Amino acid sequence: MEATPAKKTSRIQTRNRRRILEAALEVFSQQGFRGATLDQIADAAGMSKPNLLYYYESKEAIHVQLLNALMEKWLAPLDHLDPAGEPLDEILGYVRRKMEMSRRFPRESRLFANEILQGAPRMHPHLQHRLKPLFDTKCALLRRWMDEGRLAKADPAQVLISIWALTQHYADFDTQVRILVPDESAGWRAAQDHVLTVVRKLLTPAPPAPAASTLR
Amino acid sequence: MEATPAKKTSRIQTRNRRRILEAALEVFSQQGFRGATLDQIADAAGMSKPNLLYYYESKEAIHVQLLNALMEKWLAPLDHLDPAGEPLDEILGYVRRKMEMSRRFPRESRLFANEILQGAPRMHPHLQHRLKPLFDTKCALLRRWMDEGRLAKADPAQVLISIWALTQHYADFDTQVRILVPDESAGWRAAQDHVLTVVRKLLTPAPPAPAASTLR
DNA sequence: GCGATTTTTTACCGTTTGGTCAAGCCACGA
DNA sequence: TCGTGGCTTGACCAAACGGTAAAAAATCGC
Repeated sequence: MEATPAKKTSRIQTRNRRRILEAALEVFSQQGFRGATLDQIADAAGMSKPNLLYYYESKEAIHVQLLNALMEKWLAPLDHLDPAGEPLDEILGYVRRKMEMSRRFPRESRLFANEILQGAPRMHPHLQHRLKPLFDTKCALLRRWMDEGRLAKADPAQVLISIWALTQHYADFDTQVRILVPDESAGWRAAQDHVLTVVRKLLTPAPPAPAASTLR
Repeated sequence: MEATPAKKTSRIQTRNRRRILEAALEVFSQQGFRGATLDQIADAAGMSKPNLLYYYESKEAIHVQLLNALMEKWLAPLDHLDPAGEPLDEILGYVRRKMEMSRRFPRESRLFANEILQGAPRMHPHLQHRLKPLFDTKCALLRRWMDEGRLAKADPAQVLISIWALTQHYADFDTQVRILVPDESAGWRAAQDHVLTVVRKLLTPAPPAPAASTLR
């Protein structure tokens, strides 16, 4: 209720903030928090270090800002799992979205990986209060689908975790993957097809079993 | 051919070197290379920083030593894939060994993850000259098994990569997993069973198809 | 017990780091 | 045209960093 608190973000402000976040994402995702330096970020953003600190009060503030934005982006695909849809299609669509994110936003994935690797010192609350509830909701949905026989039975939590493991691996371990599978162009296509196959084989429900044919 | 080059490692030397590596593993795996400090490592090893540098000439030397030892440990399970064994059993055994390693040596896994995340600046040669050939050999083995109809057809490289993704995830993203699946004791059992199921479903070959029953 | 060698410590060095400050620049409205 | 206020910069700082030198302490062979 202050009387017109202040003039809001000017054009130059938004531009520079965006530049800084872009540069910081580049540096943090590759070097981790402590490995990154303000000079590196300022350099990548094309401005001086004091100027950078004019827009963000500290190195940590930049990092936190990135992680906050990341969390929303990261949760979105999972949120789109539609309870009214065809179970297997919904899940395969989710896998496709996650693979797409690994391909298009590998830096975000590595930023996240770095944070978790270090014990999520800054993201722990987010994980507990935003990710966990959503995770539980979707686990319940998966369990319902399984109980209805529309998905093969499995531990829903483990299913989601393995989807994350499979999809994010291609971004986080990109260096290793590139060494082992040097195929540039076809690599992502092969990866996506493979992960989709894995999840399909895992979750495709057994046919309604018309007679006694399963045993031998 | 020097005349009696030097007295070899004394008892106190081996003890202190071991302490240092143990401490460094703890710190590096959690903080990454640049995030770790010599003071932290020295502290964790229970000795002074100069004393630490008496045993290893630099921070990088410690890191390299750890990575070298790690590579051997990491390759061993894959090397044990027996071409003469029953394909599915061999692979499931390999998965079991990898899960066991994630459970017993999460710090090693995270050390590796950190290194790869940062583009493998120190491990790149190792990956290319030790991991890659072994990887290719085992891919060929998998392909042979698939051609013989003893494993379901799939891209062998992607199969190995996804096994790594699934198993290492439980060590590298332990923080996240613990938040989502707080179950302490049963957690690892559930995880192992799940991963084994995923791989089994992926690679179990279709039955010999006695007649025309697959199509409805 | 004693000399020689290995191990440990104290004190220190140059550099890098995150961050500050005061002054300068520049766009823009009056 | 000239202020005025947001934007930018060079110079600087204290702390933390990786690493060194030399002397003290502990250990070992004898």
